[in-house]
Amino acid sequence: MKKLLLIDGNSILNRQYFGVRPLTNSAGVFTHAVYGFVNVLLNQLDSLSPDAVAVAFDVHAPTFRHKMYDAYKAGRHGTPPELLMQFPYAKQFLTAMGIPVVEAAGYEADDWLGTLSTRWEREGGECFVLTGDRDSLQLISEKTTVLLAKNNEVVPYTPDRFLADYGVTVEQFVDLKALMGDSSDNIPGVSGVGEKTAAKLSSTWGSLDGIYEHIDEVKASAKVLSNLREQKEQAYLSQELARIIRDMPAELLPVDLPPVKEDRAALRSLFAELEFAGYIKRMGLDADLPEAEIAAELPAEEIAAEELLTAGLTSPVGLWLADDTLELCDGSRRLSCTLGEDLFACDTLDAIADFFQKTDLSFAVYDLKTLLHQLDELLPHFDAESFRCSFDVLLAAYVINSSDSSPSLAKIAGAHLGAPVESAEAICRLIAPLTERMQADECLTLYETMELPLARVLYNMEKRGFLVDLAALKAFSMALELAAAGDMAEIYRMAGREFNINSPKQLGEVLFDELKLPFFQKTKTGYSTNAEVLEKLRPIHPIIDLILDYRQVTKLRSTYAEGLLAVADAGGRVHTTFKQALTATGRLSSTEPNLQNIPIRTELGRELRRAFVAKEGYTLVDADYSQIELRLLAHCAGDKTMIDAFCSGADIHTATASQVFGVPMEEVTPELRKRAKAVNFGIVYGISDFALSQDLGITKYQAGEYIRSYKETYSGVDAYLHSTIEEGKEKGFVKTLFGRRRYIPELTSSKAMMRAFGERVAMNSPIQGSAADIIKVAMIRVEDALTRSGMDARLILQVHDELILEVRDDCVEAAAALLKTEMERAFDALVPLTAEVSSGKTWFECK
DNA sequence: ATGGTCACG
DNA sequence: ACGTACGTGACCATT
Repeated sequence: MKKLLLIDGNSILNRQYFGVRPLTNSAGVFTHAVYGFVNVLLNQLDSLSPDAVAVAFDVHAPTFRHKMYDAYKAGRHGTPPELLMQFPYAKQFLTAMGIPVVEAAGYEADDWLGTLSTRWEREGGECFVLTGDRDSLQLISEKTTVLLAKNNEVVPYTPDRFLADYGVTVEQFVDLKALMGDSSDNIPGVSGVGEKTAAKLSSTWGSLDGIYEHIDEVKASAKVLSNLREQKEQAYLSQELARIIRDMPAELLPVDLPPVKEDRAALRSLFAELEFAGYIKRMGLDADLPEAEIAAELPAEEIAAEELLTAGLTSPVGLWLADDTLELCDGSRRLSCTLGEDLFACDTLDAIADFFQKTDLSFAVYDLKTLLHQLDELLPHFDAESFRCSFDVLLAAYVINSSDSSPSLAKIAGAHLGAPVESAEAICRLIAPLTERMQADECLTLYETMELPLARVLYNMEKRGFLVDLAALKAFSMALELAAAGDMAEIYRMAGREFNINSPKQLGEVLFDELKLPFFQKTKTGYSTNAEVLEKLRPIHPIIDLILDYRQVTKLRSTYAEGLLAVADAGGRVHTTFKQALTATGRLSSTEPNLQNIPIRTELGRELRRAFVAKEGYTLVDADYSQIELRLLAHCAGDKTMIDAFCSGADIHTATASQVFGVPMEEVTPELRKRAKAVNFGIVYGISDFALSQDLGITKYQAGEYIRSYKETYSGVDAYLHSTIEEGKEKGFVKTLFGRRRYIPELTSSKAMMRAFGERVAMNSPIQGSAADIIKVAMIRVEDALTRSGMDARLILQVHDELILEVRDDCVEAAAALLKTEMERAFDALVPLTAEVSSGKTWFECK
C-alpha cells in the first residue's frame, strides 16, 4: 500500500519554535524552529519511507492577517516575528527537498490535510498526518494515522488509541467539540457543557443528531438541558467550525504528489546559511561534493619537502596538517606535500623541520596550539617559538561568536565563505572575511592582543605539565579503597542486602522503598539521591552517613587519584589540555585531566593537593585574584558605595553585611557575613529570591528582602544590571570590558523561564567574561616578564582566577613579586585588583 | 548517548 | 502556574 505523509507546516513550526531552545545563525536570524522542523521531518522520512509527502500551510484572507498582526502588536497571542522570519526558510528547505508545499488563500493547513488524506484513502493508499494540533485527530481512520508531535516525541494515533484516550470514537470527535467548544479556536459550543458532559452525551447518543433526536430522553442537569435546547443552532454551528474541510475544490489540488527528490546543492547552501552543520553531516551533503567544487579555485600541486623553501610562497600561508599530508596555500597556489606513511621517512621530516626553521614566511592556521603540539611531536628539534603565526581561524571564529564551541574548519568555511573549501585554501580565504567581521564587531584587538598570543602561552603550559607524586597518589588511592570497602560492608549490612551503591536507581529503591525513608525530591527517572537530599536524611538513619562518605571516597579515588595516575607521563607529569575556544563566556576549560576542579573544599579532598608538587629544587608559587568578579562588578557599575568598600581595603562580605543589614562593621557576626556573601555571589550569577532562599535556608520572602535592601545599598549595581539586560535585548548580545561578545537569543523568548535565564546570563557574562579576559592578559604578561627576567620560573596552570608557577628555589621571592605585580597591573580598574600570593613545595601548602 | 552526581571557580 | 542562581568536566549507570 502506498504511503502518504502529510504535514501541518504551521503547527509543526509553531511547536518547534516554542519547544526548541532559541538559536540564531551568526547573522542574527533565528533558526531554531526550522532546525526542529527539519529534524522531525527527516525523522519521519527515515521511519516511514513514504511514497509521497506534502506540507500544508495556512493562508488567511488578507483582512484576517491584518487582524492577526494587530493582535500581536496589542500584546495578545499571535505569531511572533522571530517565528515569522523562519517560515521562508522552512519553505526553502521543502523546495530543496522536492516536497510540494500546498497553500491557498482562505484555507488552513488542516483543510489540506483533510482533503488530501481523503483523496489518498479513496485511491487505496495509507496516510500519515504529522501535526501538533489535536483538532486534526478527527482525520484518524483505519487507513490514516495521525502522528501527534509533542515536545520531544511523536505519538501515533490510531482509532484504538484515540478511543482509549478520549472515551469516544473518532467519528464522535467533532460532536464532542460542537458541545464543549474550544476557546482557542473561537468555537462557542454549548454553555455549561465541558469535557465530561460532552463525552457522556456523545457516547450515550452516538452523535449530535442522536442527542437532538432524543432530546426528551437525555439525562442531564436542568441547566444543561435548557442550554442544549436553546443553543441548538449554536451547537450545529460549532460542529461546522470544528469539522475539517475534506472537499476543497479540485482545481486547487495538485495533480499528483511526486516522490521526494532532494536538490543536494540547494540543501547544502541553505544549511550553510542557517549554519546547520549537523544536518550537512547527517545528510552527507559534503561527502558527495564534486572534487572541483571542494577545491574550487586552485589546483593542487604536489611538491617535495625539499622544495618548500624555494617554492616562492608569499605570506601569509594557509597551513593544514592532515594525517600524512602538509597542505599550504598562499592565495595563488595550493601545494600538497606528502609526509609518507613510513614513520622512518626521516628525510622528509628533516626537510620539513628545516623548512620551518629557515623560512621567513608567516602562517595562517586552524588551531595554533594543537598544530604546535603536532609539529613538535612530528618533527625533530621543532622550535615553537620561531614558528610565525599571523592568523588562527579557530580563535577568530571563537571571538566572533563563542556560542558554537570549537567549530570545525568546514563549519567556519561554510558560515563565512558560503561553501566548504579545501582546507589550506579555506584557511587562506577566511583571513579577510574574519578580519573584517572582527573589525566591524570591535573585537579585532581582543583577538590580536589576547587570544592569539595566549595560544602560545597555553601551548607552553600544556607542554610543561604539572608534576605529581605518583607514590603519594597510589597510597592515597589505596587508603580510599580501604575506606570505601569498609563503608560498603556496613551499608550492605544496614540495607540487609547487597546492591550497587553507585546506581542512583538501586540506591533509591533501597532507601525509599525498602528502608521507607521519606523522600523530598524526584528526578525524571526516579528518586533523587543527591547530597542535598541525603543531608536532610542524615538524622533519620545511620546508613546515610556511610553513603555520603562512600560517595566522597569513591569520587576521590576514581576521578582524581586513579584518574591522574592514568594520564601521568613517564616522568610523572600530567599535561592538561586547555580548551581555548569552548566556553560561552571566554573562560578556559581544562580536560584530560581537568586540573581546574581539583578538590579543596573538604579536608579529605584537599589532601589530594599534596600530590601536586614542584620538582626537586623547585617551589610552586601560586597567586589568586581576590574577589575579582565582585571588584569588576563595582568597576562596571561605577557604584560609589561598593567602590569605596573595596578601596578602603575592608572585607567585602563584612562591609556588605554592615551596609545591607544596617549594623556597624565590628558587629557583623559570622552568620551575617555568610548571608551577605551568599547575596554577593547571587548578584554576580543573576539573583533570584528563590535560589537565595534555598542557599541560605531562609524563606523566599526574607531572601527577597535581602535583595531589595542590597539593591538599595548598591543602587549603582542595580541600575547597571538593568541596563545590561536592556542592552542585551536591544542588540542581541552583551560584551565584556575587552569587547568579547556573547549572543543571548533567550532574551527575546516568549517563554518566561527562558527569558529569565537569558537575563541571568546577561547579568553574569560581562562580569565572568571580563575576569576571564583579565587573567588572560595577566598570563601573557607573566609569561613574557618571566622569560625576559631570565628567571627559572614558568607558568604551569591557570584555574580561572589563579595562576601557578614552578620556580627554582633561588628565585621564589622575585617570581612571586613579579607574578603579583603583573596580575594586579593587567587591568586598571576603579578598584584595586589585588592578587594574593603563596608558595610551597606542594599545591596543598599554597593557601 | 543521556542523566545523575559531584568536583572546581 | 512554574521552576530558578553563572561557567565548566569526569565518572558511573542506564538506555
